[in-house]
Amino acid sequence: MEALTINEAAGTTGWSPRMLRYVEQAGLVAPARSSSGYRLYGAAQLQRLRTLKELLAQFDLGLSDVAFAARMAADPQLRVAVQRWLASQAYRPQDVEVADWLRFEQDKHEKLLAAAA
Amino acid sequence: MEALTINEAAGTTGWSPRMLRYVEQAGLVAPARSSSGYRLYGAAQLQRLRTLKELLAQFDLGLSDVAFAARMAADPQLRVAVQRWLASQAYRPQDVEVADWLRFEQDKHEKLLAAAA
DNA sequence: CAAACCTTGACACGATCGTGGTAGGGTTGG
DNA sequence: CCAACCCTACCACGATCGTGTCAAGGTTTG
Repeated sequence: MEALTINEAAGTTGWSPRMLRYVEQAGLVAPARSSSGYRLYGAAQLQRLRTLKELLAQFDLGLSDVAFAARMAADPQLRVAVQRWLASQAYRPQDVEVADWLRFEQDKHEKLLAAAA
Repeated sequence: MEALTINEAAGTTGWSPRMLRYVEQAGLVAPARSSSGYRLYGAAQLQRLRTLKELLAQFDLGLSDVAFAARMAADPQLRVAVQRWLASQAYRPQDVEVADWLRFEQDKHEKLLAAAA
C-alpha cells in the first residue's frame, strides 16, 4: 500500500501543500508520518481531502465550520448543549423537522442513560 | 405580555444593543417588531439571549459556530453531507460513539425515505 | 554529494468576525 | 414640542481565517 508525500497528495487532490498542512492543523485530515516525520497520505486521506473540497464548495462552508461540526460530533456535552439551545426556538410549525432531529438525539441519550443504570 | 425595547433588553441580558442587532443579523435571536419597526424582545427571546451567552462562554464558541449549527439543523442536505463526511473518518475504536451518532441520523433518513415510498 | 524533496516557523495580506462608535432621520412620551 | 429613545447605514479596529511565500535545516535519491 503506497502512500503519497505532501506534494504528490497536493497534485492529486487539488489542495496546495500549504493548505494540506493547514487542514491537518484544523484537525480534519491527519496523514500518517514516516519515521523521519514526512507526511504520508494514504488512499483514505486522499479520498477525504477530495470530498472535503467538494463539501466546502457545494455549501460554501469554511474549514472552521467543518472543524466545529467535528468538535460537536466528538464532544457529547457540546453537542447536547447546542442542540438544546437550538430546540428552544423550534416552536414554529415549519420547524417540526428540526425539532424531530433534536428529539431524536435526546431520545438516544435517554436510552443510553437508561441502559447504563 | 410586555416586551422590552433593545436598550432594556440589553440591560437585562448583558449584551450590548449593538450586539443584539448583530445576533439578530446572524439569524440567532429575532425579536418581534412594533408597527414602527422597533425591536420588541419578549420573555422567550430574553431567555434565549441569556442562554446563548452562557453557551458561547462555556464552550468558547463564536456566534458563527452556533449560526452554522442552526444552518445544519435547518438544512437536511447540509446536515447529511457533513455527517457523511465526518463518518468517513470514524474508523478508530474510540470513535464508536461518533459513528453511533452518525448512524442514527442515517437510519432516521432511511426510515423517512422508506415511509415516503 | 548534490539536487530535490520534506519539516517547522515566521511574515504578509485580504476577508470575515466581533465589537464599538457616529451620523442622519423617524417615534414616543412627558 | 422636545428630550430621549429607536431605526439603518456606515467607518474603524483588533482578532481570526484562508492562503501564499520564504528561511533554516533535515532526508531521500540518482
